[in-house]
Amino acid sequence: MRSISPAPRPQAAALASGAAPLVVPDPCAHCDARSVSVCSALEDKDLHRLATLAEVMEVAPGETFIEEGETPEHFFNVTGGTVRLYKLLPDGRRQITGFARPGHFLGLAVGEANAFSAEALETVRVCRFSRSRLRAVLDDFPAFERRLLRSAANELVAAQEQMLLLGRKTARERVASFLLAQARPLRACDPPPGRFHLPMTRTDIADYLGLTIETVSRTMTRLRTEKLIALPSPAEVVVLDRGRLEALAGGFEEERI
Amino acid sequence: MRSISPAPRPQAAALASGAAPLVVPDPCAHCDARSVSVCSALEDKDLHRLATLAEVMEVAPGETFIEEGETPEHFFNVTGGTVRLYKLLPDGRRQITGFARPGHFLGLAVGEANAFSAEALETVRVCRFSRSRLRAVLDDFPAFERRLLRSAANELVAAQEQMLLLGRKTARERVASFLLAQARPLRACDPPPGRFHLPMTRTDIADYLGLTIETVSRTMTRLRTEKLIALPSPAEVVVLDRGRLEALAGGFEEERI
DNA sequence: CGTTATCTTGACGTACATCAAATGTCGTGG
DNA sequence: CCACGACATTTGATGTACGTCAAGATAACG
Repeated sequence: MRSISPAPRPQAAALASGAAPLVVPDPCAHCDARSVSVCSALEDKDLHRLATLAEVMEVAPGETFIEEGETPEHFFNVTGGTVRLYKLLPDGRRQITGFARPGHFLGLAVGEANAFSAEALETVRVCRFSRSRLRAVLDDFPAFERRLLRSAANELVAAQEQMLLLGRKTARERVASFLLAQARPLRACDPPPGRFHLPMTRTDIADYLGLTIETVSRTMTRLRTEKLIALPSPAEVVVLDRGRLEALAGGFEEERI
Repeated sequence: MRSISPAPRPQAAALASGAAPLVVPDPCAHCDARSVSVCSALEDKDLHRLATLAEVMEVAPGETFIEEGETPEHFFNVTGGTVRLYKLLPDGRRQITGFARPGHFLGLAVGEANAFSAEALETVRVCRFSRSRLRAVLDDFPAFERRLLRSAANELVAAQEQMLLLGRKTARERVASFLLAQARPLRACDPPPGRFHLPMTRTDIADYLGLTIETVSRTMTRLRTEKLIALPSPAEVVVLDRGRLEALAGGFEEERI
C-alpha cells in the first residue's frame, strides 16, 4: 500500500510495501467516489476539513490492508477498485462476507478487533482516516455521523439478505442473486448494465456464496445453456433474460421443463 | 400487542390485538434492560425526555410486530423476552437472521422497507418509539446516536460471524456455535451459565442455522452421546465440556476417534 | 387421560462436494 | 508471431453430508 496524499507520513510509509508517496492536491474535492460515499454528507465548505485527515492510498492487487483479529486503527473509504472482505476458519475455510466497491466505508464492523480481513482484488484506491481523528470530525459534523449510521443500516440489510442466501437458497438461486447484485450500478438511480465485468475469480465467488468453485462453474454454464446469461469470456457476463434471472434469485418456483 | 404506558394512544390501541392499556409510571427509570440497552447512553436527568416518547408494549407469544417489506414507523427496544427476526422466500423457506434478547435495538436494518419480520417467541416486552420523534432526540443527544452506531457495529460483527457459520461450517460446528451463543449472558462481564433454557423450538434453531429440524435434533443427541452437553429436557441445555464445544464451534479439526 | 404439537429416530434420496483430468486464457520470451 | 508455462476454468466420475419421508416417542394441555 503506498500513500499518495497529502504528505508522506512515516507510519504510512511503514505500513506500505513499496511506499512511493505522491501528493494529490485537494483529494476530497476531486474524488470520483464522493457522490456515492459517506463524504457526501459534508458540504463543499467543510470538505477541506476532511481532506486534512484523509490519506489517499493505493493498494496493490492481492495486498491485505485490514487483518481480521487485529486492533483497528483506521477507517477506510474505498474510492476505486474492488476489495474482498473475508473471515477464515483455522483450517483455511474462507467465507467472503462482501465485496467493497467505490463508496463503501470500511471499519464499522469492529469491536475490539477487526471482524474481517480486507484484500485488494484489483488495484484499489482507498481514503484512510485515523479512527481517533475521525472521531473529532464526527463530533463537529453530526450529519456525517448520521450518514455513517445510514451506511451501517444498509450494510445490515445486505448482511441479512446474504444470510437468507447462504441459509436457504439453492446453488442456482445463489448464483442468480450474485450476478444480479454484480450488475447493480454504483448509484441506485443509474440503469443496471446488461453487460459487466467480474473482477473476482470463481474461487472468490464460491467463497462468497458458500459453494465450491466447481459448483459455481457448473451453475454458470447451465445458466448459459438455458440462455439466461451469456459468457463472452469467463469474467464477462451478459444478462440475457433479466426477468427469469430475477425470479430465480428471488426464490420463485421454477417452471417445470 | 397491548400498550401499557405512558398513556393509551389511539394508534397503539388500533395496532394492538387485545389492547388493555396500563400506565407504567416512569418506565425508563425502572427499566431492567436499561443497563444493557442503547438507553444507557442517556444520563438520569435526560431519561425523562426519552420516557415521554417511549410506549411500553407487551407482545403475546407468536405475535408479529414488525412485518418484512412494510414501511417502518417505529424503533423498538426489547426489554423482556426473546424475539425471532426472520426473512421469508416466496415458497415459505425461512431464514431466521437472529434472536433479539433484552437490550436489543430493532429498526436499524431498514431502508424504505423493513428488511425482516419480528415475532415474539415468548411474552415479550418492548419499548416503542416513533421514528420521527426519536429523530429529534438523536439531534439533541449525540451520545445516543453514537451508542446506536456502536449497536449497529455489533450487529454487523454478529451478522458476519453468522455468514461464516452459514457458508462454511458443518452442522456440528453450527449447533456448537449456536449453543455457546445461547449460553452467553446478557452482559459480557457476567460469567456464562453452565445450564440454560432454549426459548425457541427445534424448527427455529434449524431455520437459524440453515439446517433441517431433523439434522438439528440428530446433532444435539450426538453431542449428548459424546458428553459435550446434557439435555435434561429438550429445552434445557447443560454445557459439560465447554472447551471441546468451543473448539468445535471455532472450526478446529476434530480429534480422530 | 386422550389430543395435539414437538421432538427423536430410522431408511433412503439428492444436491452439492470431492477428486481428477481436460481445456482455455494470458503473460513472457524466443 | 508463436511456443511455452502457469494458472483459472470447465467438465466428468464418484462420494457424502445433509435433506426428505415416515414412524414412533415424549412432552404439553385441557
